[in-house]
Amino acid sequence: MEYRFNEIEEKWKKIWEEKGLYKVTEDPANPKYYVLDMFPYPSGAGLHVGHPLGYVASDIYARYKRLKGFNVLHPMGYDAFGLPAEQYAIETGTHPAITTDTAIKRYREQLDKIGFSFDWSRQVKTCEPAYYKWTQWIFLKLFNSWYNREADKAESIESLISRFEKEGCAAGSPLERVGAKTFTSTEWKAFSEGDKQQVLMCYRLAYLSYAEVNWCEALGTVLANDEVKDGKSERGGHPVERRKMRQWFLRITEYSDRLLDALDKLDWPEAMKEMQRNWIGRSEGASVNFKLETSNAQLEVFTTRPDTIFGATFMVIAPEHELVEQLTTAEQKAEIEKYIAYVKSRSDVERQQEKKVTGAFTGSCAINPFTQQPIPIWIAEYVLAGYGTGAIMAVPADDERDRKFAEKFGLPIVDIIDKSMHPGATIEDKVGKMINSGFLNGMEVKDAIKAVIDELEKRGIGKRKVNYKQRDAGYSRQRYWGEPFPIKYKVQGEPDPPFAGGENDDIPMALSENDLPLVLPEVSSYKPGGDGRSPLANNADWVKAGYETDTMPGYAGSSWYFLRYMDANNPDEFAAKDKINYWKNVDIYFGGAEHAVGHLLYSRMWHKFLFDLGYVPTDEPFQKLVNQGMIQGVSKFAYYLVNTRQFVSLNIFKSLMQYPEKKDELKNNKWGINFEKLWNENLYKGDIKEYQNTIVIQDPHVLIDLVGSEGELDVAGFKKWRPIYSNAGFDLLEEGKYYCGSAVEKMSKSKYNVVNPDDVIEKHGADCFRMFEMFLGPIEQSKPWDDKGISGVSNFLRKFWRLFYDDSRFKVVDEAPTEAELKVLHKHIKKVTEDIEKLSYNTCVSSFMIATNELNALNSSKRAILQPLLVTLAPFAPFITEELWAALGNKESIHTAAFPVFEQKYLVEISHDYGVSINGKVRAQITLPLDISEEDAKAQVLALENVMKWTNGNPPKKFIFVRGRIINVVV
RNA sequence: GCCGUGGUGGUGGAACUGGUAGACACGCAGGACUUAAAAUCCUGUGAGCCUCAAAGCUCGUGCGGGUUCGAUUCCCGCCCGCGGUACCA
Repeated sequence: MEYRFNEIEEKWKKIWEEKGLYKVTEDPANPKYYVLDMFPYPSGAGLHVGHPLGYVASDIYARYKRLKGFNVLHPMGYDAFGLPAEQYAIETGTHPAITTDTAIKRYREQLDKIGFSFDWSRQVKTCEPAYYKWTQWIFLKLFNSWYNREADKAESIESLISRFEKEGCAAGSPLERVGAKTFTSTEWKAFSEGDKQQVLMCYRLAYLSYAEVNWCEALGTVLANDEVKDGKSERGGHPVERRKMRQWFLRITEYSDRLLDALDKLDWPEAMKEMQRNWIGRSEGASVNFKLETSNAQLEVFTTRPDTIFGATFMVIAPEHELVEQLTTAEQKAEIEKYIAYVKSRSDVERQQEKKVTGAFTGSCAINPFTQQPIPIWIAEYVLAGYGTGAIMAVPADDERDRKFAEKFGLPIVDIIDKSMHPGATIEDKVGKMINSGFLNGMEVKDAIKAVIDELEKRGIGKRKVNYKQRDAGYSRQRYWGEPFPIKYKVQGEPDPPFAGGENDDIPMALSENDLPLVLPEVSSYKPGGDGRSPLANNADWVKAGYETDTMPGYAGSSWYFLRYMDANNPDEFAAKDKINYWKNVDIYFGGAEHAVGHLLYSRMWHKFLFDLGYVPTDEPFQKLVNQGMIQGVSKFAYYLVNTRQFVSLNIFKSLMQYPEKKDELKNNKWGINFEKLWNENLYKGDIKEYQNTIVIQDPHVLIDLVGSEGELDVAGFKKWRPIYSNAGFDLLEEGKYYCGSAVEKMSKSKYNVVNPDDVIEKHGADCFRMFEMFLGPIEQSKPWDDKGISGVSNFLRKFWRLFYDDSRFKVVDEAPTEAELKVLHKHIKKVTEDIEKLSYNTCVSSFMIATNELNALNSSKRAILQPLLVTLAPFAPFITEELWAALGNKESIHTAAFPVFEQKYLVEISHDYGVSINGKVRAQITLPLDISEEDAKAQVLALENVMKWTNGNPPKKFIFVRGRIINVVV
């Protein structure tokens, strides 16, 4: 009987669906295991072969764990709020919900074809009110919480209020916050409700604040730091500028230390952890207060190198620093104003691209607390207002940027560290002896750092301090297609709520939990609502009711979805406590590396927050993380000469590009082309600077389907596909054929290099598709899609089928297996078990091929061999294994089988290979039993004919055992 | 620049804690079956040398050193690719 994958796949898909085979319930009798994929954003383009790579990998793991007896949670859902659907809505007027729904249906169809074992009854869609009700609910919890630094955890805001009532908030107390006022308990009680709310806003974990944000004019919205790349928006590449707006923020910085420290316990790729560490950017140092020469004010700087204070020959503050005005003297006023105007004129893009050494002198000086020398204070754009205190002490001798600055403006440079003992040492190495540094002289750098901080603290002018690069996360988006905030402001014309503030500083009131969900309303237009407001401002009723018009960012719904899967349909809680306590956290999480500092960081914070409030039993959401690589597309190009609209085949094109240099070589070319003529006719003579010696070539992408395996183009098909080229010339051919160029790029519709999994499945079957994707290479590696090798997997599946079926009959027999067959089986079980655990799926697939070939050679079709073999294949190829499992007479699905365990006795590992080398020159190997003693091994080696030959019949003088295994023989 | 990660045949990729480098697959070459093709099966396939043949030898895991009886694996110094990040004091 023939292996007909199409029929088999149809049949079993239906049966699985009917039986609800992959539905999972909490079962305390069995150990749980939670296998999660990063849920997709359902884009209109559908899936390409790259998307399922991670899903296949996780599905194999989930199926394997099930066969191993675990109760496996393996859900799937959709991250359904997002920009593309909204952009589409702006263009076409179609409601994003409709676009999203269509895309989801298509995704589901494509996913179903691949044979995943998802429990669809737990599906979540972040855009559904039943889901975002709980996103809003968590937001309210964040809003109504503060971070208690003494207990090092989040607590209800009520506990803060009662402490204010009892003790107030004294300067220097653990309750004090930078930028917030201090007060006594009596003062607190006397505050108006509005004043109190304003104070509390400095503590809430979700809070409103004016802050510089990344404003993108083109998108009409604010972007998070990680949505901005090189001064441009990640989506669309539009320019981004800084702008002050009133925004919601999450106080993620309160969690910086915990987010950082817990990384060590996580089983994540080093690169991921490193990215998070860099993002959090913890650095230890000291803050130092410098007295000013002419006033009583102080200038606070942050430095990681307080030991270099004797070399601080000038200070630099950010142009936006609050003291700039006060520090600027009358004489310098004009210059400072000119400089600030210059800085403002520089866009972020310019700042990042050309790093000029610029600055201006304020005219004021600070006093070095140790030398009492005056230090001039400058402003410069290289000091950032947002980091540290926005002011630095510049040490030109030991800081690259400070030195450049000093050199440009003729400021003194004083060496303070003698690094002569450490040639090649960099500043970061923190080595050398202090010189020219008063009481620090002669100390090693590391001792000096400690000594100087002690001294600063003693004198009360500085203290140890830790700084973070990480900022609080912007949480407002001026977009329609997102979660509405469960927040109301003061309403015009209605009586003020008890604590409404001023006109533009209305104090937000949280909705009651009972009012959730606050459903996203319809709007008359999806275009931005003006004044930087979201399209929700286009809904008059919404505005009139005083609701917040911004919506939550894309990461809101994805920061906790893994918890919702635990109890996806619960209307009363985000998930019931007993279910959370059963599933606990995600054991293994598959997803792309691009979410390293976005989703993965926010999720960790939310999870820690919910842990603090006692809603989840673990403080980390994702124990193990696996980054699957990307599958890239191979793009094809056709080249044509712009002047003549003449297409040029690849090799002719290459020759043409090197024409002037290889003039002579190309004279008598195999294509009989007159390159000189071609070159002269097509030399672009316009802008000589740019195009000198170059021919203008356009290289439009070509639909990959039109290109053969050798790169030859279907010219007729191409002309039909791109009518604008229907009259173009195709005369410059190689032996009558046009060959395309190619490049490996990200798969994308616009590059016409997308391979649709549906096509592959149609041709080779889902099992083959799954196995081939795994066979391509290690899952964490990115690689181009190349279906040349797919026949290998396809052949394997047919060979495997033939272990069970002849041309005409089912040939499995119930005879007892031979020793040889058992060895093949158990070697394979061992290999597959170990490799699945290591996620080394490509070598697993190899093991299947080897086992199949070996059994074929043994002409074996014994049930006792094939049945366990089948189970090991089940995670990889669910359809074919289900079919053959049934053919073996099993009534239940193979899903319920137990993964076989290998038996040591069948494994060939009953001996050791001993390497024998003589004086390090000759080497031989003999095989001895595992349990042999050293003496016996020596005797055996001596008996080894070769040894006696090599040593001219003299017995070796000395044997060297390495770990009881390797013998060296010294003559 | 800094951080991370990788570099192995014509190709994708294997190789346990340092122990016969190149598993498995693709491709290619030859053969069997066939009128033929497809499919299937068998053989060979890192480079070079030597031999009628069998056998044997040398070189080979980015480059240069080192440790070791023995290195793709460990150490030192470079080169290149990929990913992240960047006036972060």
